Amino acid sequence: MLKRMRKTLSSCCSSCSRGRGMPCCLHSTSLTLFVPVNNYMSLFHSQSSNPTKSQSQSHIGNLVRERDPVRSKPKLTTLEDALKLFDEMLQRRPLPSVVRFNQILTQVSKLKHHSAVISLNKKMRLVGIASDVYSLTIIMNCFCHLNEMGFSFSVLGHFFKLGLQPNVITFTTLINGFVLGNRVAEAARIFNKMVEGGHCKPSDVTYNTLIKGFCKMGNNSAAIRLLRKMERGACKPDIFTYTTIIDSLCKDTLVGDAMNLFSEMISRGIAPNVITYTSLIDGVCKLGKWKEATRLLNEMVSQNIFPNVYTFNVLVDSLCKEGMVLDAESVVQMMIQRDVEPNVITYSSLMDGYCLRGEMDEARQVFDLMVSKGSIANVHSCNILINGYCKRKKIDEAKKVFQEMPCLKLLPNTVIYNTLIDGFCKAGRIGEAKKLFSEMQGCGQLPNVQTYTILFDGLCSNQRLSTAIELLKEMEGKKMELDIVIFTVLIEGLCKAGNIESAKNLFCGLSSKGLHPNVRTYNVMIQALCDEGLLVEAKQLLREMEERGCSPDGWTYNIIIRGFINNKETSWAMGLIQEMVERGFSADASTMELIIDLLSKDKIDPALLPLINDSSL
DNA sequence: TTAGGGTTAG
Repeated sequence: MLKRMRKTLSSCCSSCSRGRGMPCCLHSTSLTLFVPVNNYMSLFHSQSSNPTKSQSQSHIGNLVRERDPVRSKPKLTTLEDALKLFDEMLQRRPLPSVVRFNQILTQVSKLKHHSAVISLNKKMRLVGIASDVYSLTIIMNCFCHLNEMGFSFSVLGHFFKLGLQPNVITFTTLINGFVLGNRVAEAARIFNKMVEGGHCKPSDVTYNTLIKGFCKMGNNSAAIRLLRKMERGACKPDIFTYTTIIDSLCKDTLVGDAMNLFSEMISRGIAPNVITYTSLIDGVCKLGKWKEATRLLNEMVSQNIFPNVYTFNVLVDSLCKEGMVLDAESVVQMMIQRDVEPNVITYSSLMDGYCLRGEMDEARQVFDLMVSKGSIANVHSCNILINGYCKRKKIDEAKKVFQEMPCLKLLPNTVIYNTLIDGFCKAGRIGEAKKLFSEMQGCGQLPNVQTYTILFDGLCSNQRLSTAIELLKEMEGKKMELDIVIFTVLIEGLCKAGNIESAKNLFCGLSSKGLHPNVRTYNVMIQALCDEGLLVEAKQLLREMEERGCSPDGWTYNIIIRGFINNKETSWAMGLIQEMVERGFSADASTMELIIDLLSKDKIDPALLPLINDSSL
């Protein structure tokens, strides 16, 4: 659910960093001028400064050739064109109608220049063009997209002030605004008021908007309840309604439920499209059900619904994540044969697949192929390759990709620097990591909390604890929020430096800082306790983490089992092996080595071995 | 002759 929300979180305008609902300087200016202009003034203005037609047309210049853009419906592709036309319209006398201006606002809004729409509307009102229901709805929609719901509501006030009646589109716009800001409860409240009020009933768009909101929050049951309500009422569910819910169910791995809804949709006479199939294929692929994916592919093609670049990318990505890169390559061949052009996502998935397998030459070849296909490489695709090299300790190769980025007209961002700094730290080349840390700031790429954590970890792991503490002070000086991740790194650093008492004190003091240890924090502490031979305390901590709602993971069990075996507590270790397997985790290579060693010395019950093998297969 | 939603991939 969080992943979905993160993907869709919309930021406020880039010119300010204030929180949601807090008006920023830019928008408050827009709002103060958001008042109707005196009608007499506008009449006077338009009469007194009315230029002749020929004067007015000379301003339009090249725009006027065959059709007058002021009089015909504009088709604008850039903000610049829109602003130009808007200014031309303001010169016209008599002034064009509000309808013409609304058309421009719509186009600019579609180009996602929402702040610009608000400024244009302000100008309109300054020359005396009164807003109508359409313009107010456009403005409201723009405030919604800027995540300025306070201002969006204030537009509602203007409706009443101007004697205008908000309609179903106005309320749907508001509902969508709350959905965009992940405030679905408030969206649902408006919806319910519409239903209860009776005079402004929700439309199919209203239903679909709220359903999308519920799905975004992972509330599939609420989405389905609304679908059922649609079936009973006048607004019947359509392809969007079903596909939105099917996609959401698939994302939650509820593929069975998604398939049932899919059948239901077809039985109601609604034909699926490529998007419905892509969502389903994504769902089955993520569960590794390749046969089912193939069946769905064949089914869609038999109905003349052809897979597109999204569909193929779903297949390529899933295969790569499962390590089946050669199969993924075959899919890419298939898409090329079908005239579907692989894009940066296709190549990135392939590179990621090769990187996971440590096949770096192949990953590099894919990168070069992508670059040779034109300039489709982006910063993210570079990061995949850089990260792949770093993880395999091929830091010089990683640096080479980094140096190639300017030739590809790509500017390395904070993520790229973080990856490289981590690579240098892990390779023990702290000096170069620190150099990059300064370099990025010189290039205007500000280090974030992750950057500091990476460097801090590097310093701790390379026995530079005092420099690390200085870095921590720098973070505090910059008022950066010190989270559990950085404290875990510090605890680990103290443990590795043999200062376990300080580590324990820091661990115990976490709650006073309002922080909760995560599974990694516990693992670090358990590892340290085992290393010190403090096995009773280690086992106590294992139980304690569970009581505090933090479930141990595979790492926790492997750490503690190794600790017990190394400290010759074989029978305790055996009990924990059983517990680990029962919970669906398995022994990793180094734990397995210890177990096999014990077996060879006849110190472990051989009955446990198949148990471990089965789970690790 | 103008306004809202519209679903899929790293």
